[in-house]
Amino acid sequence: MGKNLTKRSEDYSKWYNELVVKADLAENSGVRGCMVIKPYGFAIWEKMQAGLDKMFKETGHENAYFPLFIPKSYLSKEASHVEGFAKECAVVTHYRLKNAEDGSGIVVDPDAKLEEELIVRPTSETIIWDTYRKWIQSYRDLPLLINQWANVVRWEMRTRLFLRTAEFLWQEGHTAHATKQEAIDEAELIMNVYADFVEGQMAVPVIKGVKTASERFAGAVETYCIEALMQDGKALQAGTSHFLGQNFAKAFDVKFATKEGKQEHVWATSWGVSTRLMGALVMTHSDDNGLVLPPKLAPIQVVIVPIYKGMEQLDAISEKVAPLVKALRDKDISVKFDDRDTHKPGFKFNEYELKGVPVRLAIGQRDLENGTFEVARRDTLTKEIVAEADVIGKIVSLLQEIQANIYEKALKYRESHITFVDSYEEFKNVLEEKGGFIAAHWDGSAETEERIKEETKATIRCIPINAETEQGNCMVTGKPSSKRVLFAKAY
RNA sequence: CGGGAUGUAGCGCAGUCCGGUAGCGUACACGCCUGGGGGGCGUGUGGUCGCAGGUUCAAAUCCUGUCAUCCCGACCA
Repeated sequence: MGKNLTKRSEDYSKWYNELVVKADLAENSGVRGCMVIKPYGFAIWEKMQAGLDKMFKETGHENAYFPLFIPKSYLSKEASHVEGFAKECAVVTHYRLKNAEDGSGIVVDPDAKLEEELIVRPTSETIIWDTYRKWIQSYRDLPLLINQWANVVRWEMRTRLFLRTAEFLWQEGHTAHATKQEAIDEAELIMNVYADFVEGQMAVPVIKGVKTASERFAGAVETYCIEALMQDGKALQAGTSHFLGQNFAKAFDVKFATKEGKQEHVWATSWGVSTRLMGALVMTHSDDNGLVLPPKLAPIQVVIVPIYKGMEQLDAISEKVAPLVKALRDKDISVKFDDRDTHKPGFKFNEYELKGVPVRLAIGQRDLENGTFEVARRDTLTKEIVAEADVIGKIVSLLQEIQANIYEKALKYRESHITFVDSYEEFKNVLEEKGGFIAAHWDGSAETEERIKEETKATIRCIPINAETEQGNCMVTGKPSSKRVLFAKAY
């Protein structure tokens, strides 16, 4: 089992890369830093999209689509925004190719230089706010609650499948509000939507918090985030929701008339989650045998593997399985009956384990005679024999159990990897020997934060929303602090 | 952009030092046997050895250049 997969304990990073490729989620492409998302991986992403999209709509948001290209001048309108993204932008400078005169192939036509270069969006605030200026005149036009599903490009130096790719898929919400409080409420609402989705559907526990000034989104006044912990003790930022203040409204001159007839700049938020969530999903639950998927997001929830000699036996099994498949589908459970004669049962067992299918049924001659199925669950790798009459009930309850169990398991791991420390020495020890989140006092200064990052590579992942007030002293400088913040090494 | 390495069959690699016309595993195709945890045997398909020059009777191998990728740094909502 899992013979061909590197073990997590040997090389976690290698395990992850191999798993993503071998489970058919994605692979590297001919384009540096860009991945191909394969059908199985994309099916999971589609389920995530569907779940999130529903939640966005339930909270009053609508989808729209804005251009891939952003005129260079737009990007520079919000000073800190451009500073944050300038170093990783792909730029379109020409619009035409031609045959090289020396016959060496196709070259960029120097005569087709763009007057103003176009940036391939690293995020869409600027193009969207340029548009919002035209859409918003009155308080009656607010709030404006828009989301888009899109791809963006950030020219990252070092990429990894799903976790950091040069091009990635995401959704980005961009909202405009009449008051500061309304915008803050929106940013917090979305943080909670994200947390509900990630915990409820992905079964990945997260910590809600706000970012420190230095970790904030370029152009934001406040960045809310959800942070997850991976099995190797490193943190992964799973989603962010930004309160943008009036920064973009001012940069793009988006004003509205209040009830009183005064002109005011609107208040903004933006928020996003990306295909990076796929990485979080893989790294949170999977094991040395392959993927472990939460039933709510598994493209195949139940697989049925026939065990037979000769076509007569397969026919008998197929006949037995057909009504079961239909009954499960009627309950909206996705089932695959794998009657391929080209692979043996043992091969299929391993394959579906690798791909993280939550529940596997096997049925052979023995079961036909006894009126049973062998039911195996992916999370615990245990099997049991279940009577035909009970099998549907068993599957339904197993799917719920697995969803709950993998969440509990991940939560337990995370809870046991939040360590409270009060000295810098202890901090370094825990960071090196145990990993995970470290809750410590910090004096609130960017200098101290920077120093810790340089010396230990750990960053402040967030100031937890629910952190209790507790008088203490910064572990580095000894200055007073009123609550603990969470440090970790991060992806 | 600095330091290191690698480009040979779809994938993973050997062969390079010491030049002689390309091999192993796997995958793929076909046949038979097999079938309750990645099966066995046999036959077969598939490669301008990253690219461009050069040396040589002869280059995967030696020389020069070039491109790409990976790793370590720097960088990174």
